Amino acid sequence: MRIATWNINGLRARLELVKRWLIERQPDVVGFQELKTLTEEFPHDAFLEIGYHALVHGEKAWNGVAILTRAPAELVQTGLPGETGFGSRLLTARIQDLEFTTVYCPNGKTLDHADYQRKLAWFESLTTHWQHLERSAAAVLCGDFNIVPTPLDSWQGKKADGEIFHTVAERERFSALMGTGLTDLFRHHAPDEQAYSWWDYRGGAFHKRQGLRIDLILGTRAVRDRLESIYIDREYRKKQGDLTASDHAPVVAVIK
DNA sequence: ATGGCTCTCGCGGAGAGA
Repeated sequence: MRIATWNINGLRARLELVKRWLIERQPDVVGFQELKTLTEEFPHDAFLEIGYHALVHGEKAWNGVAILTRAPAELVQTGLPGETGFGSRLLTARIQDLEFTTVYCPNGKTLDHADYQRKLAWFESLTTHWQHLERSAAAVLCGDFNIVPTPLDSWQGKKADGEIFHTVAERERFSALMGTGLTDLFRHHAPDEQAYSWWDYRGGAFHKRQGLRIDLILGTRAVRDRLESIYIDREYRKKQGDLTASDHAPVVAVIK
């Protein structure tokens, strides 16, 4: 079973590239973030034509998450309880024995912005919510976390410590979430590999290998024990003809 | 380095992203 996460930075701007990726990579379950599309304007037909059903939690212009699956999935949760006023950022589906959640975590903007404190609170709500779920089950929590877990996950290494995405407070919230019994599947599979999932559009950051690893697939023990491989799909960070790329690459995990 | 690209809204320029 192939599962994936991808912040696509606008579904309308990315539709043709996303379809190409689905056809080429053939994932079984995918979480998308940053749809920037209303739920009722989601192009279900375009995905059904290539064999994917979608559950959608959209919003006008901003945020928005979706889960695509080969077979129709059961909707479990729409929105993070207690935080629904902070954008459409969480969606959970059940696919056979797998509980699959995708999140678009808040950015926070700057350390002195009100959204930074809201970001920290949002993560606390996420951890509380996650604790209420049945943990012995196979569950995945994937998406754009907007936190760089460790210096190894930043092109600047320790030099970025203290900056937004790299603060002690953010990493404490992330550690608390992981403490509910989750494993960062990429880091589990490649403990020492410096790899990124996001690169700034500007200044040739992608080609200069100046990125951050903020797009993660987290799994419970049951999922971790079934992990076969996981990779960051850098090919789809590249422009393809006249199709522009997202500033994030997809992350794909293969589960036995 | 002080947002150097890209997206959206909506029709001009601004806000947001990370």
